[in-house]
Amino acid sequence: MSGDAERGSWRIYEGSVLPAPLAAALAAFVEQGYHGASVREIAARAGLSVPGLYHHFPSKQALLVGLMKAAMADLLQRSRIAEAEAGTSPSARFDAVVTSLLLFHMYRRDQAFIGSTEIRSLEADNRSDYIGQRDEQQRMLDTIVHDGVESGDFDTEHPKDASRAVTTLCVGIAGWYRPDGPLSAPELAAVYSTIARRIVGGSR
Amino acid sequence: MSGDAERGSWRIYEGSVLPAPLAAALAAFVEQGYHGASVREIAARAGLSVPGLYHHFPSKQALLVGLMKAAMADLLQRSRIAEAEAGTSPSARFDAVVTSLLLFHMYRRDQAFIGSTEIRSLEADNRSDYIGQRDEQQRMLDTIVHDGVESGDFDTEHPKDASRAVTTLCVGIAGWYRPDGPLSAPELAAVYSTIARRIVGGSR
Amino acid sequence: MSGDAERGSWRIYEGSVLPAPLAAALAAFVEQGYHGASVREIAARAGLSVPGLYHHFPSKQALLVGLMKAAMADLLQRSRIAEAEAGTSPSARFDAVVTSLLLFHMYRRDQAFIGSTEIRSLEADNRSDYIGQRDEQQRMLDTIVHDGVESGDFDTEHPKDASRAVTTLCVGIAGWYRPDGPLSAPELAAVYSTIARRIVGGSR
Amino acid sequence: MSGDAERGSWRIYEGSVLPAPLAAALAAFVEQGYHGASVREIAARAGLSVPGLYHHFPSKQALLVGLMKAAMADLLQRSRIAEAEAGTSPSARFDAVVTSLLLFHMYRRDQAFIGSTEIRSLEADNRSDYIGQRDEQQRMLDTIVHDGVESGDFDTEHPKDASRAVTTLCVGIAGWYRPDGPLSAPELAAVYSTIARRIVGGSR
DNA sequence: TATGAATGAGCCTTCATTCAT
DNA sequence: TATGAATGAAGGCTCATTCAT
Repeated sequence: MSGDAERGSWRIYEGSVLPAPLAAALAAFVEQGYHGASVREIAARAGLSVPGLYHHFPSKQALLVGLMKAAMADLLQRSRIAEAEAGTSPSARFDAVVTSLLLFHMYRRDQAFIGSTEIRSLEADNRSDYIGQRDEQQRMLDTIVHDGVESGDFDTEHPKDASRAVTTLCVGIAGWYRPDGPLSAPELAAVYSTIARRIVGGSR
Repeated sequence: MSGDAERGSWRIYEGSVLPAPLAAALAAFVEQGYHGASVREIAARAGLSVPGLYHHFPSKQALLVGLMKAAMADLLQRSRIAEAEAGTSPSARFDAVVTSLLLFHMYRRDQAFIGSTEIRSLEADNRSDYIGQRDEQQRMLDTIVHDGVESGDFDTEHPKDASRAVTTLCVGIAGWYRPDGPLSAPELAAVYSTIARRIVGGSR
Repeated sequence: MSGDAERGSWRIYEGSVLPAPLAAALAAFVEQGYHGASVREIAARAGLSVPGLYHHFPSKQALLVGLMKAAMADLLQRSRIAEAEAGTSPSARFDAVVTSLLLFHMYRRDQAFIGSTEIRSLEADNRSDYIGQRDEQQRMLDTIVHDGVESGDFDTEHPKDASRAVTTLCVGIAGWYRPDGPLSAPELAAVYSTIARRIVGGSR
Repeated sequence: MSGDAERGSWRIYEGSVLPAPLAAALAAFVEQGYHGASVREIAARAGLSVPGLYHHFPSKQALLVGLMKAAMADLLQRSRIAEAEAGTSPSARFDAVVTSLLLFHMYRRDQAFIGSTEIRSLEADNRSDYIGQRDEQQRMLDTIVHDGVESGDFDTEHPKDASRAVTTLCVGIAGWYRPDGPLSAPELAAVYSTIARRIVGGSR
């Protein structure tokens, strides 16, 4: 995903390769929430002893931070690439970023779910860092919608609200999407992409 | 809110009058999540000793159930009344139910937030009860969208997805709405109502 | 059971007529032990509210004391009458007192069981009172055995141990006797009476 | 105590070497009963913190089970060896098993006391396991008495009751025996052995 | 690195008891 | 008497974390 990566690389999601402790923490947090999951259980899921887990991560909070920051960084990077590749048209940029959001929330469903659900479990400093990144992602979409309204590509009287609604929709997918559902991720992304366009009043 | 209540009663939200223990639990759960909140803290917030709290509610889980079931029952009842009052046109029924959802998720923001966030913290039996009610609410909207597509009032190729998207949007509001924001609840409801109409392809 | 009661009155056991709170405490203590039984449960069994129970008995300990002292007093009184009615022969006195012990531990099985089981749960003062009475009962039998050995009616080289063994045997019955067993209480008393005689080396 | 152990090994009791948590639990249970003893107190007696105690035993109940099962297994094994070494004569087998019972209830007084006192504190499954073993021990004696009556070595009309009485006597010793009493354990065992023989009508 | 052992703090819950009504 | 409401103390147990080995 570096500068000279192939076009469309932001669409490619390989099987997530989290280190065992993070993968274990992720599964536990999804099932029981940050406070509901115990370090013992995470260690057991990771096939480690408790001190073994602490060898890799200094605290339970560090596991959460490791999970959330990496996910948000991944999402931001993919969205930036997607927008850059889309050129200058607001419609194309919108579709690209929305599709990126949608794919991420399906292919990285668990990380995305934790990313939107456990913000309150971050300690103050980690939280403000994280929220900064999240807001940056939101501003990306806000700007595109604003540009689209100015250019006449979009038609909405409440661009900020519309933009937030689109984000809400994309993020919400992580709450219910299942890979074994009736539609594949790209198919579902297409459906929701259309819905998103309607929200901002873009043709079709 | 009985049968002969005045028209529009479903729009009226008076200050929530939860008993002290529930109000305390609600605040604690919103801030820290079910597992992150301690019974001691809830009792303190309620101005009770811990056994005093247990005199009114037999367990921490009972507080969560009390909160979630009451909220869902309130929402369902309001939505049913709203739809009934709206007559037979799918558009009118859609607007009514969507507005009901929106108002509820703003005026009862905290209950609504817990209702969508802490489902996994319900014990198995309570959870299946709750999910049953939630699905009923979803089916209500599904039916309206289906009717609207049949009647030609709505235009969407994916009515189920559109319907779910609308719900996601309404529910999501509880995650960020603040009563002291730039728009009042009814104003914001109007904005989001328009967005919802667009999602299902209803005019305007 | 007063002085001019009929002969053999010590053999007569009518249905125990404990006041409700004591009956409830007895049942609870038998099933779960003093510390394992809760005042709430005792009150519920007695058909009283908790403060209602406290109106009749000032504490949980008072229930235990009420149960144990009354039982021991009953046993002592019956044993004294039995011995007095038996005349002067050590054999007759022995049979009478042993039979009294046996009948009591069958007809008042639960009280007797608690009386031998929950001594450690008595607070210090109550305990020493109680142990005094219990020792008095033991001395009664010790004296009879001693007399019987002196008179040649009994034949044992260890009268104290034999006497204690007899008591152990009688008391132990409360641990397993069931009214619906194969032998009635008087029948079982006869069998054990014979065993007791053998222990002290009395003929038959 | 293996197959080629020396004759009479079942008579040898070295200082009990319970692990600290079990020793602590034993002392606490003897003094206050299972429900009267707190985990905090047991941990303190064992020189451990509470979680330290839980590192070795997963629950208070596990401590009780550990204590009771080990004691009963020890008793059964010793009794079996004693009987086997005694040969075929009912009298010799009776004396051996009774002596084994007596020595165990003196040398392992506390375990034996808890074993007969806290059965009701065992949870259902553990209880039925335990009672099975206890009944096996009782059947051992029942069989010997039955054999002795058949062979003419014993003379009792109620062999089952006599057998139970003997057990009651032996078990009861744990309730009052003190190592610093007037008689040593083997001496007291001899006295009670004679008493037991009388109960079944064996000569001497 | 991995482990067995340990711990201070805290968890949810229940205890015996009291008191205003 | 009976009750609803309350409470300080303690119950059994688990938490995240540490450390010697």
